[in-house]
Amino acid sequence: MSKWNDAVPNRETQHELKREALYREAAKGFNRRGFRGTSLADLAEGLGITKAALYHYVPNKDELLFRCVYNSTIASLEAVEVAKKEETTGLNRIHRVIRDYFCAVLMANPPCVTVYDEGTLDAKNAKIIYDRRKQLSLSMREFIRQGVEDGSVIDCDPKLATNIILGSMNWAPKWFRHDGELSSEEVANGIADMLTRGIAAVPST
Amino acid sequence: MSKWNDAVPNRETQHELKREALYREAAKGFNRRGFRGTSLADLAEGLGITKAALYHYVPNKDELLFRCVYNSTIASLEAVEVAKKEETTGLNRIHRVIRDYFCAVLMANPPCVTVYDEGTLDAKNAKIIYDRRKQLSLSMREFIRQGVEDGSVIDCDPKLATNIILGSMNWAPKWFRHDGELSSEEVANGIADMLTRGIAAVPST
DNA sequence: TAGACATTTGACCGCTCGTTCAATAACTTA
DNA sequence: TAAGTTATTGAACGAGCGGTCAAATGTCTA
Repeated sequence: MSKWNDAVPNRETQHELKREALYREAAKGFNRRGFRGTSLADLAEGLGITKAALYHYVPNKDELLFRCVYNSTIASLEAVEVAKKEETTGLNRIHRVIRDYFCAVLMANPPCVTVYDEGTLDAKNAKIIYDRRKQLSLSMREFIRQGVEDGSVIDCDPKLATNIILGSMNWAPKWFRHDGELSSEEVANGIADMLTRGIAAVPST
Repeated sequence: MSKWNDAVPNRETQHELKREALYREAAKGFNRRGFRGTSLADLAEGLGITKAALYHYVPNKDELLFRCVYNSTIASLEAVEVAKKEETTGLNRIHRVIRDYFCAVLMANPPCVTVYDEGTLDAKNAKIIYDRRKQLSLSMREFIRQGVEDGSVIDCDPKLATNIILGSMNWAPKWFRHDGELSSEEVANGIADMLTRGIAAVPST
């Protein structure tokens, strides 16, 4: 059965590895040039195969975008759950969410896409993403409200503050480069520090 | 010559009014659904005319995007010039730029587009926009450095801070609605307050 | 080696979109 | 009213894209 001491992955595993490579390539393209600006021929060329071969690993182009966007919502909602479990101030919870979500998106494992144009996902999938993003937004607002109550957050409009924070986060994949001066952890911490400081009742120096 | 006491604009003016309406419609579409997600047929339908008629007011689709993006760089660089002339702290200058730029973009007069995918502008126009955005970015970093020196800004990475601020600003047209609870001035002030607070040496309460 | 199965390919289809153009309509002026 | 100019239209084009399919190639097992 097992040859080469399992040094070479079996067929099934190879199939999975190829699919993952495809999703990585897709996320890279979608983040950089947008969904409509990235053709399947582009992806195929980047992977050194032909367009038609892609369809053995994914049903259609829409699914590529949906999964990548969905992955980002998984990261964000997991960050929210972790923050909820912590016994700490509302401000620290916000900080936690920003940092964890960011790390996940920038590490791109699994591949994440945060920016996509309205109308690129079909109604059913758009609804799923919308609901999950709404959930994130509402949780963040709730953390801010908690922070205002426990005195860690300055009195502010939770909705506006959340929009500012999420905007800054969603935009990051546009300028972040893995070969840049700062690592993804440094950037994630820097952003979390600055954004929470913007709503903190007391400056954390 | 002049009939109706000039109550009705002449042909030339009408032509200009129509062109402006076209640019407004284009900016609205590009901001909401993206450049590639907005067809000329969409714009024509929104204006109640046919696709072919558009070409009497604009040479091609690319020009529509370019002008809208260029308009946003005009607003931002004008804000920078105003801030430079003020005798004040680096922090206040940052605040000023954020607020003024924001107001201009949200008021959409002239129509502005801040978000567009890589590869949608041809090389020549992309270079023009890139250079002007770089200029904005460098000016903001300089203001931050000034702020650190004059003690109004906390010690931070100017490049990272600028990216966070610009990200948050570029994203705003995606969630801002003119029929929402807050006016564009309120939003602009709120964002400027929160973002500058994030790098302020002393909280402004 | 033969057969079964997975993978990849090139050619092709249908559709959308930006753009062009000749023809028509609307308006202005003489 | 006639002529000239501007505005608008419907039809058509060529290119690019997502997706399909039968055929060819490669890979594993009996």
